[in-house]
Amino acid sequence: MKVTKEQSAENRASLIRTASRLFKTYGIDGVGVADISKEAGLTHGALYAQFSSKDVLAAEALAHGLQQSTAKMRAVVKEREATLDDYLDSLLSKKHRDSIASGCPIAASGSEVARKDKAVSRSFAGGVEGYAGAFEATLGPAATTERERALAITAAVIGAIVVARGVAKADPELSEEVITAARRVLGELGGSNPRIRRRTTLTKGATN
Amino acid sequence: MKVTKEQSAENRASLIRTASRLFKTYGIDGVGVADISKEAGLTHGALYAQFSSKDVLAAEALAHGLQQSTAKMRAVVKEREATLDDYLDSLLSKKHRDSIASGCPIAASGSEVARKDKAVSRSFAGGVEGYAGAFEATLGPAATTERERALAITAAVIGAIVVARGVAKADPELSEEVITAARRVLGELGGSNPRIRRRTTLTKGATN
DNA sequence: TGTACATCAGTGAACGCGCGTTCACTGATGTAC
DNA sequence: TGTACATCAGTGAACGCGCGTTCACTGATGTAC
Repeated sequence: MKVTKEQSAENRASLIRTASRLFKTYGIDGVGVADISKEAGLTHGALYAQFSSKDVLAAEALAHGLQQSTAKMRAVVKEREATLDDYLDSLLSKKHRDSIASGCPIAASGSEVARKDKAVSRSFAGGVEGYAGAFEATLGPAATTERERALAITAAVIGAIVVARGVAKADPELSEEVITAARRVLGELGGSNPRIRRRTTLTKGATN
Repeated sequence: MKVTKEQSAENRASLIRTASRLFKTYGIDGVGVADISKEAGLTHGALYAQFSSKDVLAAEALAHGLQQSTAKMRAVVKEREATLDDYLDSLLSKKHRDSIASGCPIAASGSEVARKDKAVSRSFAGGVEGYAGAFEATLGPAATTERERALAITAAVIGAIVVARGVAKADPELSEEVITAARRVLGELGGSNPRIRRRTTLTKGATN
């Protein structure tokens, strides 16, 4: 049952996509290789023909999810440059909190990833740098450096989503409060950047 | 083999303490009831005599760990009132990053907890309120309310530890950078509180 | 205080189950001539 | 272009293993009299 190179590559991509979605939804330890293969329309044997172990697939799935997430961030606006507010609006939202399957994989599996191997950690670090780089480009001068604020914002956004999801079942009000609070406080960290200032002061209530 | 009420209560407490430590270290899904019972010096049957399921034990272990963590926070200083800097120094440190077994359970298992039941979520929410309350008491007036900053700081601290642990294997420098950056940026969120200002300006370099 | 006995915390064998991984096999692909 | 055949992606049965949970049993505790 050999398939064409193209089909094989597509199967591989399908396994990664499916794994990314399921790992985020149920946790890496919460999904079996059988579930992943089945939902990708293959058998687990095919999965092992493509990946040497579940952990190797996990590292690839994490990298894929992060790539997807940072791409989504950069695509928030076309034409004009993105602002910190653009990024925060999309990341710190009830929508992001509730779409775990398509959302940020660090927020979905962050504390699990800390226990996986170096390959997984490498994917993770790449994602963190991706986020921080995107944030940094939107920041202006302030008491702390742009790099410092970018890293702090990255950590804070992830923490806010983790916390908002964790408390959601027991205390939905607190969950929303965490998102809103993080949104407002982090929005203040822009610094004296014309792009930020324009959006939060000049265009407030403007038609365009 | 019935034991005294006191012994039974002690066994229960031992199971909770052991579970809290092991769950934080290996993840909730990463530890079996056999491991927990064995390390507490009992059999898994005894565990089921005390808790109706592993998830019920998980909720109790989480609550225990959070209680321990917030107690530790409030005990950072005796006599004088704690400042934001006191809390941040102890929470945003390499020591906390590397002591997962005795550290904050939200940072250790945050993203796993989001998939557990309402009892677990309730423990989680209690812990978040505990942290936020402690932070709030140290804050002064600023552009955002004390409550908002307290919640944002809570989320940011957790996110920073999760991220620092996640990238540690692949990129130790980035890991430290995240902690330091979060420490500096969050330190700026104190507001016009005399306790904060005194510590960061007046006593800088002073002997006492 | 002393005796009889119900209680129930803890034991350990056993349960079915799903896990990650291996492997002999299949048969279409794609290459060598 | 046509034929022969090596390759190898994918199949599916089988592996040992550890999981969470159940349950008949034990025997010291602690209560009723």
